[in-house]
Amino acid sequence: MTTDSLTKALDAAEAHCVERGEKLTPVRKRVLELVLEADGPVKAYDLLEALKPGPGSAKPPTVYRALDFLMTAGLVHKVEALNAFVGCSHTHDHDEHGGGAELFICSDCGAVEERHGAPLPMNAPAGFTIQRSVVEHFGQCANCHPG
Amino acid sequence: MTTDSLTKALDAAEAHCVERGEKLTPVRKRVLELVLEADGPVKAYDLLEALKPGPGSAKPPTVYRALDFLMTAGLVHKVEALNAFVGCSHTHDHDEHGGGAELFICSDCGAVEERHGAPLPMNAPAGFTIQRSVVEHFGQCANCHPG
DNA sequence: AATCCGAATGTTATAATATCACGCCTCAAA
DNA sequence: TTTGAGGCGTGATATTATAACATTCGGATT
Ligand SMILES: [Zn+2]
Ligand SMILES: [Zn+2]
Ligand SMILES: [Zn+2]
Ligand SMILES: [Zn+2]
Repeated sequence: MTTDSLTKALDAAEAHCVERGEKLTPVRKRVLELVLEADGPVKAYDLLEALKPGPGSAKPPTVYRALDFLMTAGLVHKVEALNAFVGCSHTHDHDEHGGGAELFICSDCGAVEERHGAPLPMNAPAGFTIQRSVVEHFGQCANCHPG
Repeated sequence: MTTDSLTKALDAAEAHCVERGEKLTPVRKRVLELVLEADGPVKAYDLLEALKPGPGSAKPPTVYRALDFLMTAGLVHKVEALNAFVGCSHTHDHDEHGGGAELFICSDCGAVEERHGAPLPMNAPAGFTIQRSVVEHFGQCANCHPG
């Protein structure tokens, strides 16, 4: 991600929060910036390290609170199978398509693609009502194919 | 799960391992039994507790080793979003359908249904090769609907 | 201005999840 | 008998996440 598009993404995120009546505070903005800067899914404790060049602040609750806020705001997603976090790459409402994002994660280079609208399976058990779906695919992206 | 069907499941699991040239040792069998007995997804440290009525054995590696074995053998699946484990409810090869199981987990009663047959996304990024998929749906099963 | 309130953050501690490293035992092949 | 691999016991440690309480800060109310 270029410096320029990063700035734009942060501005857009700030606007998104304001629309929702919430605040993208400095800590939250910094955490989002770190997530967006990262090449791939990023770990909470790596964020924690990155947050404390100064001696003081930055204990685990700081980063987990920021991540919770960003996830609720739809700006960041958790990769459950990795215990790691990725920046959201799009702007529309996540609930529009009946649930969660679908993530494609390259195990070689860490690239993450987010898709939506997953034609969610017609083979659900009878009468099962889906509230939340976790869909994560791991493999190789087009750039990382051996062949 | 009835005592009877539990016994049958354990016998089948043992046969499955033997076919693969592996051994369902007492520890592994006991862990599988505990997972199968549970009402829903079960945590590693709950298994650990259940394993040590006697003072001695049962440290974390014991249960994690058994779980790794059982997962590799396809007898148990991990629910990534819960850091918990469920018994596999079927016998055929998990790779037949192009990858992982699809889990439907009732947030109210813990019931887990496992389905297969690759809901596989037609909207994968171009050139992306999927090696492993994690698909977990959370919601209410037919028995737990308020309405 | 003074007060109050609630959200956000700081801070300490601890819980919950998972792995490493080493050594011993057993069983079977050579 | 020697040897080697797999399985397991054990102690320590790494990693991930939350609980609980104090403090700060900005805006609303008086
Ligand atoms: Zn998203
Ligand atoms: Zn790649
Ligand atoms: Zn299965
Ligand atoms: Zn239910």
